[in-house]
Amino acid sequence: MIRTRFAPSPTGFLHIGGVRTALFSFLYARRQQGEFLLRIEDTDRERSKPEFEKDILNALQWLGLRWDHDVLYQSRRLGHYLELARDLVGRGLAYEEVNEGRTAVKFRMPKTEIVFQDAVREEVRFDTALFDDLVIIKSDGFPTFMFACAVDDHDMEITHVIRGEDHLSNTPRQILLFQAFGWKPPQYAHLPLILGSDGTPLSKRHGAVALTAYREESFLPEALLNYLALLGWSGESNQELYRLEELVKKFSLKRITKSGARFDREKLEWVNMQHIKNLAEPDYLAKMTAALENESKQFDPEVWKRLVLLYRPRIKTFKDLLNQANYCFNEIGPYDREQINRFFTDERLKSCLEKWAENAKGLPSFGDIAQLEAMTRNVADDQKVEAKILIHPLRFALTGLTASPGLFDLMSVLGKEVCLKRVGQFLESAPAK
RNA sequence: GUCCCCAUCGUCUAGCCUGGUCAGGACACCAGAUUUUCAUUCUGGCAGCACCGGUUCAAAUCCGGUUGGGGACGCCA
Repeated sequence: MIRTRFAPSPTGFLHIGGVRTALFSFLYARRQQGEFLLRIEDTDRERSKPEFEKDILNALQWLGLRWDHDVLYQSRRLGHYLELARDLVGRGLAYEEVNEGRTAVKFRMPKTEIVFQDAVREEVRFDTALFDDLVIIKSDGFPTFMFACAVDDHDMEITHVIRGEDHLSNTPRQILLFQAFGWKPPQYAHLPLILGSDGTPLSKRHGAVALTAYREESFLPEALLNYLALLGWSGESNQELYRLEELVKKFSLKRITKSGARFDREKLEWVNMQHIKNLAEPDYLAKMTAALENESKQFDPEVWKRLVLLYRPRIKTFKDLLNQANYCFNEIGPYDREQINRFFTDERLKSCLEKWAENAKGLPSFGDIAQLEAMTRNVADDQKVEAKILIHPLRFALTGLTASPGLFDLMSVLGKEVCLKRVGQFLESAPAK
């Protein structure tokens, strides 16, 4: 059976690169009906922190990358590593070295050539004569990454190690360790690195690198996974939008790219927008409401639903609604002077708006969109102006913006009271004659 | 510095293995259509095989080199 693993060290929050590594390992295991295991590499006593471990586990769960079996913690297997290290020492393949009174165990580097088939890069070869002896047990009694990783990949019966290209030159050393124990090394697949938008290694200065940042921004987990899958992998068709189950069906190691890929937030946003549009309506409503829990409470459920549906084709993320429809959640500030003056250069506008307000007051409510439209168009007709002469200033009066969803839908969301108030304020802001 | 990996539109990529199809798709951008505006949607457009040499009737594709980018050289992982 195929077995893959994701083996993060809890020395930082789960980042974008880690998510993709986990994703590819998950996809391959699921595709082959194998198992995807999780191992926490907490052998750095100084830097490992429980909150990071918690973050990683939470993040994987949120993403829907479920692992099989129990999580393996390296810090709980210290005795085992020590035992294996002693075995190597006993066979003369490793030795103890005392440095400033502290004893570490080092692996004697065999001088040979290591050739292995990487699933992504094909044949890779290293001359190990260029490598130094390797510390396998640190003087604090903890194993090094190199040692614990090899031992656990064997013990967990991992068949495919899928990890970042930054581990490529660790691989020959780990293969040597496998050989020292007479174990069969797993297959390796080294993924290209994810770079920042400028092509340099991804770091904080490129913006958000922690997964939680995207979660907080209300990106959909499936969209994130979809986008990340596209960074270094492509299917056989031109399809670019995938649900997780589809990725599982179509994933293959052979179609992984060799070169580093730049993270492009704009495309991520586009993918997220597509996923939002593909959500079933009740699902969309539920997720949107959960993402904007506090804001949604300020609205009548029916009105909230109308608002949220209005913005469905326009938002890049759920929380994007807050930016785009700010006028629904907050008072609008003073109107832009220049814009106001432009609208009121048309002499007829003032009387039109006054007439509109008068008619609007007569309406029992703003619940009927068709009625609002008819009423507004009638006012324009009566005043002998084109409808847009009235519509554009009304939009601006109600939103403070020159672009928005349909004006009449919007009126019904804001409600009679708010609309009349804002139109009143707008009229008061009109330049004096 | 030493070793390893990589190189197609601005970006993500297909094509390369098994040379010969106008180098295909997507994001972004531009234009048009639709719309009360914007967004969505639809249509069209711009734009690329890093460079040099070799093999061949023929090279994005095979080989070598150059340049460029990345990674690794920790008692970090």
